[in-house]
Amino acid sequence: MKAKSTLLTERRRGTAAKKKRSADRVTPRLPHAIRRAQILSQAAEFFAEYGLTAQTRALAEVCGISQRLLYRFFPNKAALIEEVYKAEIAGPFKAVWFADLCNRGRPVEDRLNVFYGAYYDQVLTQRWLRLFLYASLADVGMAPAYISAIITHMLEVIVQESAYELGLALPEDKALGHELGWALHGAISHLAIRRRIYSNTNPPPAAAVIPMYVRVFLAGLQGALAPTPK
Amino acid sequence: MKAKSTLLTERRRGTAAKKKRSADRVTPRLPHAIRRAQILSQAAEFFAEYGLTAQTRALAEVCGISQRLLYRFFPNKAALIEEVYKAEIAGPFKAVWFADLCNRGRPVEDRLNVFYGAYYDQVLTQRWLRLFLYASLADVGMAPAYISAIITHMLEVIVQESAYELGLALPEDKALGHELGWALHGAISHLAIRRRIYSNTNPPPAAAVIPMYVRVFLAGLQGALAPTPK
DNA sequence: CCCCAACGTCGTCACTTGACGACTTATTGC
DNA sequence: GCAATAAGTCGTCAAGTGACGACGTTGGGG
Repeated sequence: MKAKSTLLTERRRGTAAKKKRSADRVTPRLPHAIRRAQILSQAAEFFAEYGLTAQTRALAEVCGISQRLLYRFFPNKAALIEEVYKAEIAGPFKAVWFADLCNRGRPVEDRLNVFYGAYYDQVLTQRWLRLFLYASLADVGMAPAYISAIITHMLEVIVQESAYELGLALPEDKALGHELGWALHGAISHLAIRRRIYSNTNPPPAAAVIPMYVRVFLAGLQGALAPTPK
Repeated sequence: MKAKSTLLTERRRGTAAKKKRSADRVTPRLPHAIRRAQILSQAAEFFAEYGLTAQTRALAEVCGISQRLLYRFFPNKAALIEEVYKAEIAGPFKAVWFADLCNRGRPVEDRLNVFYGAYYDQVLTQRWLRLFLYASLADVGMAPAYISAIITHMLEVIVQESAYELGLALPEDKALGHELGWALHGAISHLAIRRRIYSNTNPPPAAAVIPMYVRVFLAGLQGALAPTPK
């Protein structure tokens, strides 16, 4: 993440680059779908870095195309951002699979370690976090229902599996059960935010911290919940 | 948090308001310091809501003054934001006092409940969170050292007090001890983010969730750390 | 071979936006 | 009262900005 110096003015850095195009590097012609995909990919990176208010001209520049071309693919900036959001925020969640979380052949601690190791690496990336935070702050009401449904389900599985293995009774109130799951999920999400949004100098590696959180969480459940009545 | 509809274009809503000024409500004249304070206060609310890229004209409008007047108090927008940051982000931390955290006359669970109850209500406000996130995303490198020093100290106290009361040995690695504290601190911070940034429909009240997290944390320490050698 | 449809750019419009010189108006000390 | 001083506004400049009509360019099918 480069220092954005002014950033409030958000000056484009094109001034120096001039337009040496047409001389040294003509834009290669690509079929519609390819170019569109390329734009979406770069747009994700771009908006994650500079925020959703960053300019289309600067985006076009990093894509190596004219600004006008963006409007051949998306009717306006908002639609472009919407597509980016769908692909980059909602998308990664499809990859998350819970199958292994329910595999009672392995200790729940292992399952959680593996799951959150992957979740931290594959979902809570810097790009994902930045886009998600920018979108949340702008309260673009984009598909929160979809994501929150998945997470809720995830938390339910995690809490149930943990309670099952430890022989513990979950709270009556289902919502309170979710909040219990959030104790771990929130700690790990916040770990990702600390590491990837706030700049943290030389911290212990996440691979060491996550298992610690899992241990504390499981031991915490054991100490804080009553055993299964039987 | 009102829906910001377009937001990407961030159109000012002044269009309808017209300039009925000078007829119905002349700006009262205020001494320099007063007006300055008033601007800072409104600016905090304003930038927290619309982000650091929001326009000075719109800010002036909510302040009920001309845009030009802003420049009598601050040389430029960046300086204004800097002042807001100092007052609203760094400021609240001065109020946080650790005295009670070290009061061994009371159980550490009580101390943590009280402390984090107050922290959640007084520091992790919506305004604070939004400003902090906007500033972090923009990686305005503003005074992170100051805040992170305070938090580090806070975590140290919390972990030490907890370990002391429970008769537990902390990890050799000091940084790992901090991460342990972050398990609770992060869970609560993330709770605040969920409640106040992401919109969460009808969740259990924080006053019920925080003590639960504290319980899980303390029980977790007990289960995850070795007892004091001696 | 050639032509036309898809790919891509130029230039521009209307509006925004940070910044500020020049000006007007209210207090206040004498 | 009355000037000096501070509070406040008007209007404008220059650089952005989203959007788009009109125009160039290229490659593959008839």
